[in-house]
Amino acid sequence: MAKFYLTTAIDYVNNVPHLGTAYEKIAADAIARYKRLAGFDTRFLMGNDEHSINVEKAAREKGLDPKVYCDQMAEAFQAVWKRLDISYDDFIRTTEPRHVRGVQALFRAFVDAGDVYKGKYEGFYCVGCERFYPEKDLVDGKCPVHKTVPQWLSEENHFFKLSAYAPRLLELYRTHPEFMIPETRRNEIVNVVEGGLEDISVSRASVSWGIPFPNDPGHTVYVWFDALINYISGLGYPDTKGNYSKYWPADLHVIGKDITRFHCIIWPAMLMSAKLPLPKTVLGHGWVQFQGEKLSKSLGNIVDPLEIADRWGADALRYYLLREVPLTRDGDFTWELFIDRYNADLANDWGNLFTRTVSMIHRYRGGKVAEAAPIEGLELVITDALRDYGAAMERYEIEKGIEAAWSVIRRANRLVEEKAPWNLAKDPARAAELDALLTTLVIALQHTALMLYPVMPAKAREVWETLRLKPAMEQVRLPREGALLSSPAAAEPIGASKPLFPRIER
RNA sequence: CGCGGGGUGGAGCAGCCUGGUAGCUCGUCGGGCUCAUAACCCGAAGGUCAGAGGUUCAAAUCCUCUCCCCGCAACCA
Repeated sequence: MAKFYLTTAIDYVNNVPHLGTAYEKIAADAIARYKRLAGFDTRFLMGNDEHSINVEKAAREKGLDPKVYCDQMAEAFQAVWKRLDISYDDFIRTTEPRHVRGVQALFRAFVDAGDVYKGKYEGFYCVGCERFYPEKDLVDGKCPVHKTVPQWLSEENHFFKLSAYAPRLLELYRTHPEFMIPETRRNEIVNVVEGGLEDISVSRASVSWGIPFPNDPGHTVYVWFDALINYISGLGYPDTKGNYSKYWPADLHVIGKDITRFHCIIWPAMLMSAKLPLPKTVLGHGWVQFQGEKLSKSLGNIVDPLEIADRWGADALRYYLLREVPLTRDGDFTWELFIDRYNADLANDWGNLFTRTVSMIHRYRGGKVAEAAPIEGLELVITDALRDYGAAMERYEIEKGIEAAWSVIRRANRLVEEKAPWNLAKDPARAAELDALLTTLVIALQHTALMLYPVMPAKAREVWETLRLKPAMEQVRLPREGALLSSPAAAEPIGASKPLFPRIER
């Protein structure tokens, strides 16, 4: 069985997840669920990034030991992901022994490759920002943020020979255009690398909350080097048996567009140094704004995704984000648009198709779905939709996959008007026609539930179970091209009709 | 010349790579239906595709220039 390994970025734990963080996980989850439907042996890794001075600081501000603080945050994060139905298979924390072991093993590989050397790291350091500034970024010799004179710091550090990998990286981008999507971000990275790479400092003497640097206990591993390695330590690296051999290299890293440089330059260079296979694709997604403004702490508009999920359901939030915000672009969340989409698409289209169908089967047929072939070319509509859906999802164009499912929903709703079952029901001679129509509607619902399961797992399951479809939702696989799922006819009566998405009155 | 994204009927978008009668959703207006969550279905109005020039038999689509909006350099996916 073909495998598919995907990851999201691991999250810094200085704040609880907000809408943007949730967007990334929801998108990755939809892809993971789609891959499972498509029959891949799928592994989906997420996690938390727990080192760095910022985390230590956040912990101290709360008067907590960093480890205790990270434990609490790990619980908080996972509670949010569970609530949003994120189906990760594993959750890695960078303070776990398995990760520390992986990081140290990989560093030994860098050393063996001759890519690590000791050098001097010096520059203007702003105490307020806790970071170095290049001279050109200073304003009148002062920190642009704190307007204070930075101190000249000089620190003995370990460096990684990133510069040596520029030619091989460019070769990678050239021969594997799919390594970085979307294309615009790929071009950006190519420009950066063509402009030349500098070696980077990979240890810190001043940071204690981190992974001890191999053979130099006075230093800790620079947090980015630490973080990236989660993608393989989460598979058990350096153990090359088990999950690592089964799933590495990753098929997809889903990350935010701000960290593409780490994933498309540094990460492959690290793997090249250690002579490990490279990930297939890095997808740098855009931002979700809220009411037209960037989510930011300073603007105070950090949106808690749970607020939306608690009011209208995780599936509605998932649908909105995946439908409205293509992975390749920035998008916006507004309450107005959310309510519009919810009512128009979920309540009126899909939800209504569901309730009217279930209700008619009860009213006209005592709840029994008859054995019948789909009518009026609906079979063709569905197989076309499945084909478009698969093609879109393979390209991670989830909004287009959703669109494909809607082509079936719209056609089915129209079919009800055309066939006027309320008239067929009055004429016993046309009983077969009515059966054919009702079964066709169930077939349409069956396939839309299938296609929408990655986007709205809970609601898809509700449709599935109400219609008494077999096998269980989680066991279903996409039918091969041109084929439909098995007949929805069942001996037992279907469940009661109840609104799938109650309308939001405004 | 810092980098990048974008400007398409009232709103939000697709189409642009691989030129050939401008498409979708919402909204508005008119009609139909009654199974359904006042939901569904049909029809209509509404666009000089930011502007100018160029290439071409033909440009929203390719090229050049101009204008405007928005991100990134400051926590943040």
